[in-house]
Amino acid sequence: MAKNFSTRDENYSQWYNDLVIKADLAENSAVRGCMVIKPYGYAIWEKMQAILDGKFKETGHSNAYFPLLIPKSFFSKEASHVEGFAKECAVVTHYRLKNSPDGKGVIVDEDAKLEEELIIRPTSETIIWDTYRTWVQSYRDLPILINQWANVFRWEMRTRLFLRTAEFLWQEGHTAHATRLEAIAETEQMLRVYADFAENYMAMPVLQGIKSPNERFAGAEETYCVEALMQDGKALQAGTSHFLGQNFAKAFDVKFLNKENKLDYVWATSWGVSTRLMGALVMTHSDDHGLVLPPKMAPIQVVIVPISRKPEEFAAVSEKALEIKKALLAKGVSVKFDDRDTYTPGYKFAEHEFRGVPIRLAIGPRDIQNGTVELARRDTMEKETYQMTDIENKIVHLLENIQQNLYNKAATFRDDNTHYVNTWAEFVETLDNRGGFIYAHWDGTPETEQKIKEETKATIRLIPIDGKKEAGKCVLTGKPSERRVVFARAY
RNA sequence: CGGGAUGUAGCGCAGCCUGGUAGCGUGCUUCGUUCGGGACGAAGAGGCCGCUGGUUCGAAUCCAGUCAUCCCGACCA
Repeated sequence: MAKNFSTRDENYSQWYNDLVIKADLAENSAVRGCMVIKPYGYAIWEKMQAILDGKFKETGHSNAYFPLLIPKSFFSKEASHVEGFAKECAVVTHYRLKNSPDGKGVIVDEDAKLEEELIIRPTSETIIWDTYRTWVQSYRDLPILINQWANVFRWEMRTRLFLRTAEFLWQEGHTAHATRLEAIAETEQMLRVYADFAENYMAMPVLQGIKSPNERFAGAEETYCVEALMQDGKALQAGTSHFLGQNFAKAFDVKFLNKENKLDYVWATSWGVSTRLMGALVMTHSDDHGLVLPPKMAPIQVVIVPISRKPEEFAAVSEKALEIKKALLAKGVSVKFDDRDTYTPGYKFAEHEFRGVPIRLAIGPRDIQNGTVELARRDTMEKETYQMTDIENKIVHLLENIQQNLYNKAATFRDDNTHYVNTWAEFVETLDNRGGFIYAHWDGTPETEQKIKEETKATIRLIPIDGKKEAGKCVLTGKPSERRVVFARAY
């Protein structure tokens, strides 16, 4: 198994040093559990943002922005929502500092205590629904289809780079609808958007389904999710879409007059993905040589490394490289000509490799003479000499090929690590020795789910959306079950 | 918050047991030779040894406290 697939294992420091620091992905900052996303890492996030944002617009959504600080009282309005987030909220209590009387630094000015504390948003449902109340009076005001790109903060007990940082970047969609069915359709539509993004852009196969009540979002009536399988056999929730019913509308009194002139509460959804996707990307494709980026996620798709000793050689190589670069740019391929004279070619090869650049071209005097170029693909690590003629079309084709290959590889891994088990012994054995997704019968009770979690650390990742009905017996209790659900140990 | 460990150069670490004023690898700077897979040599720069206090002629080293980080739990996108 690849050693560098993880954001933390015994090889974590290697990954951290080679990929995170050298590759400028991110590094821990002094702020507890937060991350500095360095330029290369942020470029990947920007790519994700651009694609997702385009899909949100295609499906009729607009972006907006709501405040970072939320009055504490907002949190007491939806009971289960509070319960879910109360324990991990950072609270603002004062609004001023003053010079310390002993002359050493500054202290909190107790005179500047806030009458009502403010909460740094762990998610924005409350402040958004409080705002929506004033926007909705008639069914003509619906639907409201809004997305927000923002940071949120959750005071997590334990953090992990990308997968669970205290502060993270995300998008949160919050929509309001006139009918239950319309809201459910929206919830399901956004789940499909996430699945499409994961599979067709991140080259990461996902399962789609709904969460068991235990795993449901605080305040939701139904939580849909996409789950991916990482290279160590653990599952990762990659995106969620919640049908909130009328819970938040009732809590925040968001009412409208419907076509029958009757007062009704609006139906709500919320959905989000976060910088956790960056962790998912790393952990799905990386290998012992570092990061592997699917072409559609790569800030740089092709890097050209010149090889030369003398200035006149560099001039010839450079001319050819720029020619190729221009042709590729015209095809919409992002290219970097790495003409730094401060590093040797070997160093550059290694560096672009652990940064995951899908295709590397090397051009030297030999190539100039032969009209060739050396091409190395990151996914297979294969090197081949290509004729220069029509190189841009060959590369465009190859990029598609690499994208597909990475997906296939991940899908094969996922399938190889998907197990159907029927007995408790098998269940435990599979978890301990093989990991992966386990399709098993469950009697449908939260108690059984809890017991399984306590004994094996495995949770129900999802109830498959397209799951076939199949009579069986619960893997723990032996009670009747009508369909298999997916268990796994998860991040 | 419970259990375990660790704080020494940008990064990774040794030194601590047995106190005497700090070292290795890598990285960084300069010069020269190199450049088709992380080049080599020489000369350099860089440290309130996490913080506070105590013991001592003298503390990275011993003692107490404190802060921070990491790992295992509870919590979680």
